[in-house]
Amino acid sequence: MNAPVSYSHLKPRPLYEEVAELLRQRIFAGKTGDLEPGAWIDELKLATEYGISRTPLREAIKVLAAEGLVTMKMRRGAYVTEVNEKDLRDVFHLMAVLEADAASTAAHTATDKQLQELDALHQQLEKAAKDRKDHIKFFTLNESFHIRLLEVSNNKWAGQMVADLRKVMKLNRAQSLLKAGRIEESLAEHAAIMAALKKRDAAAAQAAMRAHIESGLEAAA
Amino acid sequence: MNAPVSYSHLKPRPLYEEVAELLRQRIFAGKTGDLEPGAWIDELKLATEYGISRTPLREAIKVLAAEGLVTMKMRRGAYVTEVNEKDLRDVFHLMAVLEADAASTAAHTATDKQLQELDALHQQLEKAAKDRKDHIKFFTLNESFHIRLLEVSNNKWAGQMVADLRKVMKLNRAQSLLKAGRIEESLAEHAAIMAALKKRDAAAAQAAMRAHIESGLEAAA
DNA sequence: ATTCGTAATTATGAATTCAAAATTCAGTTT
DNA sequence: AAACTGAATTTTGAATTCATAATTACGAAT
Repeated sequence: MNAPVSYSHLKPRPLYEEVAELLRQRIFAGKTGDLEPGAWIDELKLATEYGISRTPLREAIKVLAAEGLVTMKMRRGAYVTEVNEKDLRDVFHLMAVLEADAASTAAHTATDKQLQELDALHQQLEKAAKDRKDHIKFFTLNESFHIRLLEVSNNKWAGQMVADLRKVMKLNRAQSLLKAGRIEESLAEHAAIMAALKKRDAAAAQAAMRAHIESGLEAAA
Repeated sequence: MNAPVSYSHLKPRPLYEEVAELLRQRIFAGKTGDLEPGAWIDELKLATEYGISRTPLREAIKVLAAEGLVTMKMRRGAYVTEVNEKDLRDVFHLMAVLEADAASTAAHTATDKQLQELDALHQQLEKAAKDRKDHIKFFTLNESFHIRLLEVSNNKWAGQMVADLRKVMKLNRAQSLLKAGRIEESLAEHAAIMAALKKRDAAAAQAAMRAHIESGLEAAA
């Protein structure tokens, strides 16, 4: 019989992914930390800071570049991407198109169990909204709802794309997504989406999701 | 006055991008060359072959991984992505959704000059179709038409996404896209798209593009 | 002969080293 | 004082080296 050994040292994922996640956090922190949009990424400084070599750090930077979070300039290093007004509109528009399509698909293909799951998430959202506090929790749950719907629509490529778009979106004005007044509005829109899904009305679900995300843009811009 | 010097030695882009492009070609070659779907990517062999070190080669592989062309397995290296039937359907569906939306947008926003450009491409396509030979040319022009329309719709994020999807699509059955009979059908569909664009009818352009890409799936599957 | 265990080999992940380009800084000239 | 030149420094891009995990090969035991 084997003694109970710890497997925690078995790094579950490569260092560069670990580092990529750390960098993402710092980038999303925005003007709070360093690494605000437009900032130059000092490879040596960061590698030293994390106690690693430049190699995995550069690999992490390339991952972020593929996601659109950083922009590489030939022979001048990497910079945190700056998104302007139009970029933001374009990203929102694409999210609206992709998520609306996902909602439409889900209305057709979701199992009753999956709809119940989504409904449970929606309930939690309403609860979190009632307990005024905890904006973070509302934001997290909201994201879960959208991600779960994408999963239910069962197109991994769409899921990946929306995830990347969401990251770019977070580069700027992430906080305005849950401005005071928006919470009630957002809840009502979610309710409309859920209602359409339960009625298995694909067109309605699609329209409701589109409206939901587009009103999110208005709040952000 | 300066003498006319050659700037060709000024490498316009980094080595890892150069290598990424070479690898893409080999992957798209499919069963013709090595690097067919599912194949393990031998870093050492390829680096030696190209006369470079593993470092830029690994960077190139990470770029391809972000595009979905290769899949990384922890501690077991990189493999050329295998796409199954469902993956292919999902990718086509997304291309349909994204390009249809682009067509809809273009119907609203394209300048007359841009519509003329698209029409010129379409004319070239018809010409290439008449001169039976030259399937490659037809394929290239067809791609140009779609890419140009995306550019006209003026959403760089959508352009990037569709470009990535197109790469994944090319992993398998790329050739079936221009099977004999499909060429005439495809031309007629393009004509419908152009007609809708010229009439500035967004809904019709959207529907025509969706139908076009979905019939492309039928041909491929 | 098959299976289990261990040694040798191979390949990956990461650190280090090296070369070349870009930037900064100092010094000189106008 | 401003602008130009060229050396020193910094920083990127790439090669090489090193450590460890995974695979294979080999041999012993059942």
